[in-house]
Amino acid sequence: MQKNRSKNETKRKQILVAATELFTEKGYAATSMDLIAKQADVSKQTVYSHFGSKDDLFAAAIEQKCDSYRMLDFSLEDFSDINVTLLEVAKRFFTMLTAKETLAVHKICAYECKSYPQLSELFYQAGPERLTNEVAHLMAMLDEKGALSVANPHHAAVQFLTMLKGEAWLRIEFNTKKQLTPEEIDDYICATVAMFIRAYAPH
Amino acid sequence: MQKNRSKNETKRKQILVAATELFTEKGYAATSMDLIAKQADVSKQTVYSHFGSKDDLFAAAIEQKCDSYRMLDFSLEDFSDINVTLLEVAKRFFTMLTAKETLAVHKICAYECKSYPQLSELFYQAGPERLTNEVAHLMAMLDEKGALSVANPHHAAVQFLTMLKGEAWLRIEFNTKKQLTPEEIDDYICATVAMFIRAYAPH
DNA sequence: GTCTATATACAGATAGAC
DNA sequence: GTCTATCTGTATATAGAC
Repeated sequence: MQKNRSKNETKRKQILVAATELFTEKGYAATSMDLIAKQADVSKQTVYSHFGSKDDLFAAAIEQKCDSYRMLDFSLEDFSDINVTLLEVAKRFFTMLTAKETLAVHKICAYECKSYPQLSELFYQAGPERLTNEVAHLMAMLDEKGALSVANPHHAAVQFLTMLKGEAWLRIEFNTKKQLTPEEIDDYICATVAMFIRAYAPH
Repeated sequence: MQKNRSKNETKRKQILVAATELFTEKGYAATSMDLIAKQADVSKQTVYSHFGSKDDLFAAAIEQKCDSYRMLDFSLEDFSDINVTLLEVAKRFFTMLTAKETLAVHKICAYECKSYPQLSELFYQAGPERLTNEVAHLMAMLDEKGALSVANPHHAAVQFLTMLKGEAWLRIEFNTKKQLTPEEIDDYICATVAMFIRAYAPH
């Protein structure tokens, strides 16, 4: 029985991995159950016996991805130099944001938010909301230490994070022919951190 | 012949209107040619004789939408008060950005950018790129007049526009249950314009 | 040029053997 | 629990009458 159970879990995992990859890569409609079964190296019936329907499998795949975002930790230790601190946060944020996988989940949640409101809600909470709260917390701390003068930490966090996306993120989102070079991106991020610090410099 | 031609154009337009509405509303895959024909009040064969295939009709619909964005004009006349000027630009931008239709085209272009790269490119140029250039031009002018001190107008424009999207836009994009009230949005926009002016205040 | 009717393909989901 | 084979609906696209 334990052996069967183990085998079940293995196949279930294979299916989930294949489904996640295909859904995020090709989208919901363009991904067929046949293809998922083939890629997971199981029969289609096995897919159905594990997940019931295409809708349920889709939900399971995206939910799992959202859960994985909860693990990410942006907490810092070093607060001696505000410029260094914010630059580090900015770069971590940008790297995470532009990861191929993150972008794919972002897109599919935004696109399917009418059909699957619970999924987009989940993504929003695990991604943007959680991050904003973390950064708002950081802003409040910097205000308390006198490193910055932030009357509204939440506003500041939103401003900081949205600005960082910048042109680079938009170009990736729309897959434009021209893409920014790492140097251009770095320039922009540095300039933006500096601009943010100027705006919230203590009096 | 002129009469026939006229009739053609009328039906063609009906089809295009119906297709645009359905594609942007329901997405590419979920929109069937039968439904388009029904909503346009013509037969399916008429749809095909006018547009050849679903792909071509989709491209025609989105291209037309992108073209319509080129018409939008953000130019201003009054530059006496920098705060008033930027606030006006900010509000116009935000209103346009969160219009249901704009958002729908944005989403579908981002989602289908792998299958239809020419469409997302078109949208990017007609939307984000054009707007950024206009605002960059404005920033350069404000710098020249001494109202602001902007070393890099393009960076400043990107920062200004991306910041304005803020939490409100993300919540609309993901259709979260909680949405920001007009008052909250107004607060954020005012605070953000003020923050921007602080960051680029002349020495 | 426009319609009704049809061909063809493929998707999601199920039946039944092992 | 897993497989092969099949059912059923629906989508794109086309044929042929008017």
